Amino acid sequence: MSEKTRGRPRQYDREQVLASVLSLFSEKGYSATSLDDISEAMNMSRPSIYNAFGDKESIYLHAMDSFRKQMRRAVGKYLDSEYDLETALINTYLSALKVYFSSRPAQGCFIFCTGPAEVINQPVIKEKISDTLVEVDEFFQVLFTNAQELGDYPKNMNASNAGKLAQGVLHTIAIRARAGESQASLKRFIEFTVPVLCQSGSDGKS
Amino acid sequence: MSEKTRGRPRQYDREQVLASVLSLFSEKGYSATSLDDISEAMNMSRPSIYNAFGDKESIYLHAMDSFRKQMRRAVGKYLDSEYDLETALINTYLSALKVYFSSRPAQGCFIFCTGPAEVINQPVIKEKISDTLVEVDEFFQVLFTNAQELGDYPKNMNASNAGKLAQGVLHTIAIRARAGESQASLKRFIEFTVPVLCQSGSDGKS
DNA sequence: TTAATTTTGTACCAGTTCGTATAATAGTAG
DNA sequence: CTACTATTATACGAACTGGTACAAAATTAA
Repeated sequence: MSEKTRGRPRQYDREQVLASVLSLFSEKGYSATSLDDISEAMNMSRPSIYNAFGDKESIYLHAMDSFRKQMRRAVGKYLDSEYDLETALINTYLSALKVYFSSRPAQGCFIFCTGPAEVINQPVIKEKISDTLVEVDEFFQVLFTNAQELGDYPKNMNASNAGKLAQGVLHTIAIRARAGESQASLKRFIEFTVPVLCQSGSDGKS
Repeated sequence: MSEKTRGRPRQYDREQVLASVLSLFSEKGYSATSLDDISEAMNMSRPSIYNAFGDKESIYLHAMDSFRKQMRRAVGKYLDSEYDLETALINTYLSALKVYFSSRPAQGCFIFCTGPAEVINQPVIKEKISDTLVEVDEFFQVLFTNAQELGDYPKNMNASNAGKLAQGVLHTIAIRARAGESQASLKRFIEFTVPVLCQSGSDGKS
């Protein structure tokens, strides 16, 4: 790794400062976060930040990418066909919940809780959010099409829309977590919801 | 109406300027909107605004109330029992969609697209959002319990969680509209989703 | 008219905003 | 050592921020 490059060596770790700024943006949102805040959180001077990540919008976009990576690491494995549909969905939601509640107070999904506010006047952020929606839709769609092939989900159902609904559950959980709803309550909600999504009969215990 | 009051008469119409500032906040979000923006949109001087609505946070809260009123007017009628569950749900979602797409570009739900970003550092906004979640949950819950009494929805299902899922559909539609997804696409999504929510068999045409 | 009351318009404040010009620093290459 | 390169630190500036003091304006009450 440690390739020798010319010039003064960096004093910051890229992943680490990205995690810091992600946490900061997640708390305050894009517009309410100042470069002074960012500078302090990253422990980097303003020019260094600009040199490394560009302007404020660009820093935010990097934070979005960082968050997406984090989520992929958390739920990517449920694409493996060793999990049946219900298990994959439940595990995905519970993993997301863990991220959404990973700081106090719970901050929900960084992207879908802080991003949409900026969308109208920041086309690049809009693009990135739209891109994220597509990726997550496809993630869930794969779960449903796989299940269809295994006979675990009706073949006459539209897997694309099923995937969108499944992501919708993620959105509402994210918002509710950030608004103060308890993790226990959201777990009960997930247990109710997954069978509905799977069309696996009206069990409806909870 | 026109009660004679002492002092210089107002030059603004309360509902009208609230509509203006709602539109403004909906576009830019809370933090990115300045008092100068607000002053221009309302066509009122800063001191007049402060006198009428209080500080910036308070103006935002008034805008939230205004939006909630608008939504109640749009969908309140579907609580009447003359509508069956599926019809009530579909109509509710389509009415919401109309609001979400009422300006170009579509801005989705003012509250759930611009509010969550501010929640962590603005307890009053958090409270108001939480309050809105409860109200909308209860709206949908009533639809499901009414349907249960009429035999249109399985009695062993938890109407409270069903209502939460139904609101979740609203959240994802709001975000997607703001991110640029087309109204037609979201209508197809709604047509797919409502039967799933209603547990009314895997029809699954679309 | 005169006093009282309410809204409006001007002007201002101290603090903050994002971004950058400039120079110092710390390393490699020859 | 000297040149070269990349990062860091200091400091600044012009624009904007939310909020308010003050006085002028427009009405009612007496």
